[in-house]
Amino acid sequence: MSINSIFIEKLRSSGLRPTIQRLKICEFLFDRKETFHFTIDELRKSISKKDDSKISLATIYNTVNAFISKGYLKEISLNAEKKYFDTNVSNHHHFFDEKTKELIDFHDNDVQKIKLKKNIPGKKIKSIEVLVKVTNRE
Amino acid sequence: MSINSIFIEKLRSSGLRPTIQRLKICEFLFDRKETFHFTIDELRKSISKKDDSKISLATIYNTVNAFISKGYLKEISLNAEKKYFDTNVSNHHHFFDEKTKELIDFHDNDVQKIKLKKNIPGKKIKSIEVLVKVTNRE
DNA sequence: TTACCTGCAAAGAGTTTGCAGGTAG
DNA sequence: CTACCTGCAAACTCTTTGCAGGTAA
Repeated sequence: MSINSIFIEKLRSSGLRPTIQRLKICEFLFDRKETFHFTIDELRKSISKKDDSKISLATIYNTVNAFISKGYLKEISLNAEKKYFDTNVSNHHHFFDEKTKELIDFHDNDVQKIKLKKNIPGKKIKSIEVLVKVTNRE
Repeated sequence: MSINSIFIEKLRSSGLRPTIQRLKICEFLFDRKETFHFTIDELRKSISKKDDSKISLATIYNTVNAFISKGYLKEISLNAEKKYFDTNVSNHHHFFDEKTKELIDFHDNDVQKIKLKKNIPGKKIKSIEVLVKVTNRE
């Protein structure tokens, strides 16, 4: 089974038609070993660099939003400058270099279990995520 | 010493002229017991509600940005929808209800010391913050 | 054939900025 | 008097949306 037919199946199974644009975006995002962090603009540039056919910005936005609502991507809680997305949709943590905008995953078990001593009555916890801001050593 | 002359001093000492607008914003933000979270729009609405003289939106943005660069306010790492600010500039953590947009502080010692088992060569840690997303119990 | 999708351009939301008139020191 | 500040409007950036033509099933 080719990588493409896996994506076709993935899209179909969630009610999304496997168009050329969506398949190209799937390949770009999901056909890799490491998880991938990106902004819309980085994604757009990278795709148009890879093969010079280009996908319109609106379609990229629409597709990323569709993938988020299907649970294939998630947005990272970072800052209000622009949206960052992550192909790793599990609960995990990030290092972020505010200067270089570099973003690095680290997994749930790279942090000692987080124990909250405070609770909020009437609220249920959905996720706990740690953001470690870093700079280059001098 | 009145609360106002404290703010006048605070502004002067950091090279900002104590204008009427800035003093009003100071009073609104810093003359309170609890730390305060806000968006620009909330701040604008609240101020114009309190006394019906209004401060222009540009001045509110400029003042908040000035206060951030002076270290009197900080931006909270949350999401890319809009900027959230915090009068508590120390390292601390937040609960965030994505539905109600409610934001609640919790302090460094409300969480068991966070121990990272992973490190990044060449990078120095500037801050470690935890974001706990919550929902209302059904 | 029909429902869905793409891509353009326009619209929206939030934020920043240029500039003329106003104010603190 | 001079440097700085305010407030307006315009500009900017990022994101969403309406719609006409195109495509998958």
